[in-house]
Amino acid sequence: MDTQARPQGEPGAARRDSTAAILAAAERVFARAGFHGARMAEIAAASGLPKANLHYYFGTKDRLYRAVLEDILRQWVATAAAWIEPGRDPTEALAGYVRAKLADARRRPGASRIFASEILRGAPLLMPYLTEELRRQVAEMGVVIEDWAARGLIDPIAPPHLFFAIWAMTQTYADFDVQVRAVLGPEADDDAIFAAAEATVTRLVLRGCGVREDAGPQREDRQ
Amino acid sequence: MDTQARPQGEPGAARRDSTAAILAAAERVFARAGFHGARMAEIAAASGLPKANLHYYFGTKDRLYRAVLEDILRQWVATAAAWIEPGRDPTEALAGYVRAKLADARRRPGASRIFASEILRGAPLLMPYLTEELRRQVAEMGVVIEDWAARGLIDPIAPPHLFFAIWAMTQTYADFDVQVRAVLGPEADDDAIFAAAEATVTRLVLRGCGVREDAGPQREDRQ
DNA sequence: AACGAATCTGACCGTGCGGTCAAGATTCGG
DNA sequence: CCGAATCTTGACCGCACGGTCAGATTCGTT
Repeated sequence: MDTQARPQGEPGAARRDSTAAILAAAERVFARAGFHGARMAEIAAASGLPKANLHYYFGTKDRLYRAVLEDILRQWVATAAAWIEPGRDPTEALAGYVRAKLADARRRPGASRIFASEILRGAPLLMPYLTEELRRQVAEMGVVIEDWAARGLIDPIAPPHLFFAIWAMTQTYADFDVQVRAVLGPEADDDAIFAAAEATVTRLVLRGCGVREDAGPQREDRQ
Repeated sequence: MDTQARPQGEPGAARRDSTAAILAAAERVFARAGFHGARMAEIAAASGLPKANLHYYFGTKDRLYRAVLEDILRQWVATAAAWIEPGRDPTEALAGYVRAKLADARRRPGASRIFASEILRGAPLLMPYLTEELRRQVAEMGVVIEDWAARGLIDPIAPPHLFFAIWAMTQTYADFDVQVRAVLGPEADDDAIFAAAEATVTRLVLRGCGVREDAGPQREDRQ
């Protein structure tokens, strides 16, 4: 926009501000249009900087896209697996995990959409992450699940498929929000949607795992 | 390919053969690349016909894409809602619906991916379908669910969100198959994956709804 | 103040791709 | 068997869009 907001910046401030603005704009545009559908000119306009500027900082469209993806994954990985840990009570852990994923879907839907769109393309860039980091993480969390089952806290279940189910159910509220809203009609507001989503998904997961529901989630009032 | 396969065709046979080949090829290419990522030349190559031929039959890329989408929706709608019907037993109906959706995801993953990619784009073309046909269908199926609940056959649940969950869990095996395979590793074959998927999803849905599981699915052996 | 480095920007370029076209080949109706 | 309609092509076009560049402007340092 205009320069007056940065009268005397610390060194490298311009770089930081510009790249942040570009990344934010790129995340929005890539989320709605996908990699191929997104236009560099559109991202430039959305970030309030001239197109040549994007190339100054990121070189090519492909590199900008990778930067966005990495930014997303960084946060993704950081918050994941904080819930499914050995010490926890299964009910609390599973409900907490679902709640965290839903909150993420609501707060940063673009990230989920970019991830989805990348997997739809065959995950050309994410493949290493999927086969290594994610696979290892699922294996670790699977041990926890199986331990709970061995101790009789939940019924035996195929851990990876349980996670596929949880991811699918939660991310659908980010990726397919258009469909959700179309089906629910215009009178459904965000709060109502996500409250009902949390109640439903939590119930399917907890009951599906066969945990005792006595110490269940605080409230499951709204239908 | 070569002409010898059609020595004496009935009228319009060429049109039917060519359009069918083009539609099939287009579905494959659009599924992996999305609308913007797909190249007309690629579809042409995949269909074994020269590019100009696609334009002869479909005019523009956009119209070809619409044709593919309509083809998908036609079959989609036809098979849906055959399961969630008033007369049925909830266990049988829900398990059957899940099984049908999973079979669809396995048999025609491209269709599911194109649908997903279209919704990710904001559903520019599908919006009428979503707000009218699908919305009405969900409302009808919701009545059935609520009727089951009223008769004490299942617990009360928010019907639309139940369907969102079922769609998400089943379609994830088509849309995100790359992720599924990456996480499960190379030793997991199709049969094993879908058997475990069916067992897991069915369990979450049936228990989530609180139906008695006596007459449950035939087998749930494999992990 | 002054000079080099970093940042910014409008104007420009090459090409990949959707779409066209006109001429040739095949099929169809009578 | 002939003329008309349908179908099949390779060659070609225009332009949208990713990327470049050189000159202007601002920043950081002494």
